[in-house]
Amino acid sequence: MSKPPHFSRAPTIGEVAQAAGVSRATVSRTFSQPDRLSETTVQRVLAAAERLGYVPNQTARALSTGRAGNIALIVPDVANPFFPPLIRGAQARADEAGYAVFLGDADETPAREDILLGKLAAQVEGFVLAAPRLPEDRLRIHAKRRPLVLINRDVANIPRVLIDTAAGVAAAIDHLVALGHRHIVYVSGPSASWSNQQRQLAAGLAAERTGIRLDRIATHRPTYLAGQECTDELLATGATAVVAFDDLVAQGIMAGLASRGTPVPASLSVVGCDDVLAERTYPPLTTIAAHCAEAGQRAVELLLEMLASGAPRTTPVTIAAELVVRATTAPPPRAASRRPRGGHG
Amino acid sequence: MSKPPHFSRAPTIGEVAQAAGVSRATVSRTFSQPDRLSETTVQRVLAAAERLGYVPNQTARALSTGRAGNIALIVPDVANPFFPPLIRGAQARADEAGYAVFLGDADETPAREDILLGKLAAQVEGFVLAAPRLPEDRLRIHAKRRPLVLINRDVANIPRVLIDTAAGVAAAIDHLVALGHRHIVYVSGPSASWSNQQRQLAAGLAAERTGIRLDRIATHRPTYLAGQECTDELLATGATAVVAFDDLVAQGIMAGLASRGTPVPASLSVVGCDDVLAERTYPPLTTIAAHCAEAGQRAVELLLEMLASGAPRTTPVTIAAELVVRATTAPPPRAASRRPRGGHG
DNA sequence: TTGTATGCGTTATCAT
DNA sequence: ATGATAACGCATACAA
Repeated sequence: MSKPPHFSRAPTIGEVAQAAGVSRATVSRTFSQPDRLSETTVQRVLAAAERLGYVPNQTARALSTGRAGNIALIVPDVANPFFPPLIRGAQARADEAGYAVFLGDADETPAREDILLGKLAAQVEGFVLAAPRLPEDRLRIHAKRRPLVLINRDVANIPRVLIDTAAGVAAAIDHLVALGHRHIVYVSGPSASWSNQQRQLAAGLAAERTGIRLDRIATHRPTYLAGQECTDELLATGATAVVAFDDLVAQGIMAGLASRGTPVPASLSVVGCDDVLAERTYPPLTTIAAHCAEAGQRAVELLLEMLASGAPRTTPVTIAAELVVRATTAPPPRAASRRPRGGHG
Repeated sequence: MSKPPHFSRAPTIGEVAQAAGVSRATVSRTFSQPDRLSETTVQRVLAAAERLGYVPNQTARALSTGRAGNIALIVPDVANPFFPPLIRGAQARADEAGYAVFLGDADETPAREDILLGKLAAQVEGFVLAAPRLPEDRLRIHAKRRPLVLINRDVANIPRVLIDTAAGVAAAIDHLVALGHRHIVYVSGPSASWSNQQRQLAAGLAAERTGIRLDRIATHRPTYLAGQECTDELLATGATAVVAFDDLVAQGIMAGLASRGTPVPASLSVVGCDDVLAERTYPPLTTIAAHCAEAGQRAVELLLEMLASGAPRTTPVTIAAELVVRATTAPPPRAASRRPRGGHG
């Protein structure tokens, strides 16, 4: 009850009612359903409200209706370049619909996702969880409480938008094979990540289908540093091309290669994923465009849909991710693993 | 009263009270002032809460106390690499203090800053505005309504944290001069930006002090592309070193130079600013560490301070930004006469 | 079309 | 140390 001092208390609905000579309900309706009221009373109430400087109290309204006009977006790490565009897309769409957005940074920690979900639940009409690491059962519990949309996490019956980078990875392998590569390395991301699982699987299948050799190098975390650090291991495989889990790792690999005097793409071809900083590398990185901004946008749209209909959409929304060929892929070096000589040499 | 269907209601304080065999007041105290309660009851209540999955309803709490428990952070562009670390820092600090944060993306538009300020005001105890472009008078109006902290905008009497990159820029010039450079270019950012004004001024003064020649190239917007596009103009000056407005521009310049076969730092030294992606470039970029995460953190601290004391702090908080020498600066090429025209000594 | 009465979940005041 | 209960400001069944 103790309001902050030094600031004049805002007028309440009651005071406006009294000033306008109507009931509080009428004042309430003036702001929520004016059409249910006579034109004259609406005007009278509005005038009184104006005079007193009345503005509906959002908090009280939220408590009463359960509708806060807010949504929450929770991401594992704001600073990971994958998320800012996604945040931006979500933000923009929410804003269009008149929603304000809470941003939660889970700090890559499932437990923190859980806490944020709990703390924000009351102030929010729904959630968008980007690449959550939370166990499926927890996810389901939260999804029961509040409308909830996942991004890049595939849990049956809970609304989700999935970026189909798998097809892009397959396309990347095909692209490399077409260039003449026969030995490729996939540098993986977190094994718990849905995205990584998809990409790794797709790479394996594509390799099998095209009959080339595919090695795999694991990174603990998908960072620039991790990419840099796996360079030696990568070179040791003797592969002529590498597909990295994401652009960040690819960028690290490129730096590692550069510092070892291995030219890209002359000696080694590099493919990234996500297209979040690919056009800012030198040479410009061949990558898979994940359209993260669109993902954020679509996720919010899904949420708005649920909010309106009350019914969750159980089939995933898929965003196609296509290969973008830039300047880090080329035919393998002549001397290297250029195996059976078909036609051209 | 009509809650959306299909979703389970969150447990209330009353249910926890019943489950724990205490009154609602006791449950309330368990979460707000546990020290006023006996250790045993606290544990008992906590256990019951845990079991039921109870989390205090912030909205109800806000209605009762008048304190929303939220703050808003407004940035010009989430996707600009300068801001994610700042957001992260702010977020973390707010979270520690039990505050949730709204994120507003103003889309580089002053008018949108104004709108966001207005829309969020009701749900928020205070604001942090990062690098706002809003006119000073508007800023003051909003600052009158709600506690408000600025980052990288110097308006008298309104609380602000300023990243002092000026000193860093001076240090950068000194560093280059010490290496033997006598002709440097400053590639500027938006003229309306406080940061750019500081840096440009500092560069000029340092050049004057050391008696070297300083040219200036203007970029419309501080982007990778802008940096890339000014490369020819840069080379045409005949300078042996360049200080860019920020890392993004510097990275663009490095790409532009690379594609023109100009080795860095052998032919041209490059210095960035902010240190937001400097260690991810190749070669690693010499830059000025702005400590943006700390800036976000300090800004929130300032805000919390105001919230607690009720009195705004009128003197700015300054964050020192120091030069970080990495691998893009070196002595100028021997035949330092890369001048297009002869003549200058 | 408008008024009455009640509930939303919590904190704070006053007791005990 | 703990309980009972009145606000907090608004929206909505239910009446009229």
